[in-house]
Amino acid sequence: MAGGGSWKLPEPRRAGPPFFTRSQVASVLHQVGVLLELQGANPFRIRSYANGSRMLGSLTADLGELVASGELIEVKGIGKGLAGGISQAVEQGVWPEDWVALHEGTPAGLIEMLGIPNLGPKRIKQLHEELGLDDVEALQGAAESGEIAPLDGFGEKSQSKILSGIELLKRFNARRRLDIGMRYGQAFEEKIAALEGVEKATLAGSTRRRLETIGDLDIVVAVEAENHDDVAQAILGLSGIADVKGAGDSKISLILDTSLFDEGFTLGHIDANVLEAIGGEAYEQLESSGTIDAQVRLVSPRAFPYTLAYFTGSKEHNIRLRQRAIERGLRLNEFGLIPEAEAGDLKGQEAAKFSLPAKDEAEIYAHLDLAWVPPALREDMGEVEAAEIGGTGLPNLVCMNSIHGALHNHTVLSDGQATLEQMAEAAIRLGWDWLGISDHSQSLRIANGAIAEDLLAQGRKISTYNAQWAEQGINFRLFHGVESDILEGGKLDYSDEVLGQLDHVIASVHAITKWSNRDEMTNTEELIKCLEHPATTILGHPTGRILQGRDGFPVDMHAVLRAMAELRADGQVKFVELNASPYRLDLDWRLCKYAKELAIPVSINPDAHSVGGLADIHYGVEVARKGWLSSEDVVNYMRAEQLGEVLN
DNA sequence: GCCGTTTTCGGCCCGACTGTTTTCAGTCG
Repeated sequence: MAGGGSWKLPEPRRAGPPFFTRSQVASVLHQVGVLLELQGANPFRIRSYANGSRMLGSLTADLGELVASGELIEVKGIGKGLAGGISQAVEQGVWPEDWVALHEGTPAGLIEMLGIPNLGPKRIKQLHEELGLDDVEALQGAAESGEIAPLDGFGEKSQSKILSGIELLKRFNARRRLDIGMRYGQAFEEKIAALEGVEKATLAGSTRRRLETIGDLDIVVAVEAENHDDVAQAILGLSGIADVKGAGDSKISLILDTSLFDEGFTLGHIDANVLEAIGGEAYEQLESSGTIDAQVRLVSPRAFPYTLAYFTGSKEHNIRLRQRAIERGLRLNEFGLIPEAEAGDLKGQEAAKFSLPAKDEAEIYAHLDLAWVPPALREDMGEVEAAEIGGTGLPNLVCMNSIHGALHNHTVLSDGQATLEQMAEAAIRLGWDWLGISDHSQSLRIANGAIAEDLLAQGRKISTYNAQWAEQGINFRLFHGVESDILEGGKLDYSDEVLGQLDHVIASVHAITKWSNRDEMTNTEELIKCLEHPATTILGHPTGRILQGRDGFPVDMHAVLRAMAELRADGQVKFVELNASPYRLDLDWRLCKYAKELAIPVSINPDAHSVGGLADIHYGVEVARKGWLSSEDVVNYMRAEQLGEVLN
């Protein structure tokens, strides 16, 4: 769930029902859940709001229709109470009183405090009630002047942990992007795996699940009991460790810094407007002196698959697996899968002696009558049902080998750093069959957008190269397109005559401020209007979000995708972009599955502004996998000939 | 607040670590 956004209840924007969209209601439920936590409400009641929000978020049916037909209550996780509140809001435009009271009665600063590590709702509540602390600034002041340590249940350590937690929150908003997590995680995993006595070391957690942002790193290490202490010592002696936060028998908590990278740490080229959104040069400074938290778990080789599965998560996926275990008279935890009848009252590792054996994760899933679920899919978004023996089956996920090219890339004609020739050579070196060139359009002055004349000249150059490659028997071709800004009223940036000469047109929103300040309905309608233009082939970075920088503009992406599906049914070529830049990863993976259901091909695009930028495609593939996409679902799998025919 | 082939009450996933305690609560994953 995106943080930072408004915690006000949305106002109804229309004259008649439905007054609110599905995404608005889902986000309100999430907020109510968090606010209830801060009130110290029943934890199970809190969970039902969180569940309700998640269920609504993954729902593809139209919420207005569900409410009108009374089917809302049929949705699993939505009972009488939630359905009543949701229906009232959707039909009458009025939020339930208790939800309003929660929003009005909770200072926004308390929500912000939840972002501080090791500080949860109970203690925030206590701090608020006993010291009257309303926001992070006040909390910091109180901690600095020593007012917190004397409180019941607090102490000197808690007080200083709060201060360092605040610092972390301010530095990184407490979460990091996937690319940062993968770089640190894979480097540390390799170092641990190379230690003597280590049987296996595997990166787990949200990084293994390829979530777009991650909290901290989890690394599970298999080691025999007799080597346990030596390995633990060896890990503590590795380079890259800035601080040791704690070390128990099974868990070591560390802070890593960039000295982990033997070859140094650089960010590479960042697109100018992206850089601006995440804090400009200050961000680059921050990241190069950055740190990341890591937990290392040492376990026996026998327990390793269970611990790996457990710490890969997600929490929701684990809960589903445990429920399946319970139905089968088994107890599932990080040590094993234990028959209740044999373990009796034994706990933890003692009980684990009775565990069913599993040499890898696949055997754990098999014990629960499931096929192995790829980590990226473990979000309780339908993967458990699909993995059931006799279920619909899990998708055969796309991989890097499926990629034969990508359509959205820039050159020096607009704001790219490499020439057309350099980009083509780089694509050939990657083993690609084709590459799409799509520089910025003329209105986007800040990115040196190309005037029609220059754009068409680029097209003639591309035709010449294509002819040469064909003559020489080289299996490579360029597609000539443009990334057209979406102008007022959903218009494209060139005349139809110019657009007609291009292979593909990527329509993207760049006037982010304007779109962010408009309501969801208007944005949705304008996007659809632009897509209805016959020349538009691809919707580029659909919401304009910059991870850790800014939220996307409000838009009902489900409705946009449905409109695209209808246009496709009429025979028009419409793809949706999954922008592979690790700063964007937009289309969100949660929507990829919906695009797939609607049979809209997803175009994974590095949006490369340099030769090196093409490599970002890798993050797009990871996220596409998370979104259930197989090779057949992505444009990049097509061979040049087939793509040429489709675009024609 | 949700749920039900133990169905309208009484459950709701489970364990480690930390810091505060003297048997445990809060937080995290």
